[in-house]
Amino acid sequence: MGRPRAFDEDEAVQAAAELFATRGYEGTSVDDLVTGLGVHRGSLYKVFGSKRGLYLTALRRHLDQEVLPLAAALGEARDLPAVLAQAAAGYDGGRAAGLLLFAAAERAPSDPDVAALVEEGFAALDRAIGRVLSASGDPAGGSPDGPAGVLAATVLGLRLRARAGVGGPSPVAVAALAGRLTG
Amino acid sequence: MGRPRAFDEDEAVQAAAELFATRGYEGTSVDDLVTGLGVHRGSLYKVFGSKRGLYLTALRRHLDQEVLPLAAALGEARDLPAVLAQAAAGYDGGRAAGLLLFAAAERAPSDPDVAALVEEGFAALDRAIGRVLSASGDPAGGSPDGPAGVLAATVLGLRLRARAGVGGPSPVAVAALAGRLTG
DNA sequence: CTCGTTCTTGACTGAGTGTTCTTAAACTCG
DNA sequence: CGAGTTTAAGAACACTCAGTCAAGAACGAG
Repeated sequence: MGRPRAFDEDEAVQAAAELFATRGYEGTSVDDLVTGLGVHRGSLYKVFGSKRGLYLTALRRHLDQEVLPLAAALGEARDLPAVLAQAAAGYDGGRAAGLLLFAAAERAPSDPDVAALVEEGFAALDRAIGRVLSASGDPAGGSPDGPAGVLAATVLGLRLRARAGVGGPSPVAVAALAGRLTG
Repeated sequence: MGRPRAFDEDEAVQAAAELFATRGYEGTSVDDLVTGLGVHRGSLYKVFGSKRGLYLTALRRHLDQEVLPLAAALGEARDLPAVLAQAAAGYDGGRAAGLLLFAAAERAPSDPDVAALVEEGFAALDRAIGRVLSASGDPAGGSPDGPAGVLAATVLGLRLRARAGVGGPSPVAVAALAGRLTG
C-alpha cells in the first residue's frame, strides 16, 4: 500500500556510485546527486537517510557487484601476468572505476565504516592474487602478509596512475614484470 | 618599501600542504587554511590569488622539497629491496605524506596543471627506480615503459593502503618480493 | 613629517552546503 | 467512495563556501 516508488533503487545507487567515483565524496554535492539520479531530495533522504548513507550504500554495492565478482574470477585464473594486466586495466570494467580507490584515499582515514568496506575490498584482491600465486606453486603465495598483498598494491597503484591520466606503464610492462616472478 | 609581511610564506605553504594532504582539496576550506596557517584571508588571496593557487604552490613545494630529493637519494642506492621498502614506508618522511597521492586521485583528472605536477612526481619516481634497476644490471631497467614504472606504481599502492589505515603488507614482504626480481 | 606603497584587518557578499518541513499526489484496503 | 499509508514535490532551513572590499597600520624614500 502507499504510493509506489517512482525510481529504481539499484539504478539510483549505481548512478550515485559513478558520481562518487568520478568526483569523490566531498566533490559530489547533494544537488549533483539529485540531478544525476533524477530522484528528489526528499526521496533520497527518506531512503538513504543522509549523503553519507547513500555513499556507504554505493560503496557496498560496488564491492558486491564489481570488486568481489572480479576478484573471484581472477582467483580462477592460473596465469599471473595475465591476471595482473587484466586487473590493472580495469578491475570493474570501467563502470565505477575509482570508487574503492577514492574511498581508500579520501574517506577511510576519517570514517571507520568506509575503512571497513575498503579493507574488505583489499582483502578480496589479496586472496584472489594469493590463490593465483599458490596455484603457480609459490610457497608464500597464500600468506596474508606475503607477495599477494604487495601485488594487490601494484594493481591499485597502476589504477591510480591511470586515473590521474598522466601516462604510465603499459599492460605489456605489467605482464613482463609479473612473468619474472613466476618464470 | 611598504609594510613588511607578518608571516613566513614558506612556512605557510608547508602548513597548507599538510592540510591538503590530510583532508584533500575539496575537504579543506579556506577557513581551515586561515585557521591552520594563522594567516588572514585577505593576505592569502593577495599572495596566492585563490585557493587553487595556494594548492598548486603547495604541490609544487612538495615536489621540490620532498619528492624530488628523495627520488634522487633513492637513485643513488644499489639495493632494490631496501629502496622499495624505504620508499613505500615514507617517501617524504611522513611530513606531507599523501599530497601527491591525493593530487593524482582527486584533482589531476580535472585540473591539467595538477596533472602536470603529478606527472612530474611520478616521472621522478620512475627514473629513480629505473636507475637502481639499471645499476643492478637489469637490461630493461632504464626504459620509460619498463619495470620501473610498475614498481613505482607498487610504491604508490602501498602508500595508499597505508593511508587507508586498514592494514597491508609489511616492509618485509615488500623487500622479499623485490628480492625475487633482483636475485 | 608627508607621500607612496604594501600588508593587515574584519566585515561582507552571493552562491552553495546538507538537511528538514509541509503539502499534495498516488496507491491499497474496507 | 473514503481512510490509511507511502512517496513526490518544492520551498525553506541554518550554515558554510570561496572570494571581495574599504579602511587602517607599518614601513622606506624624499
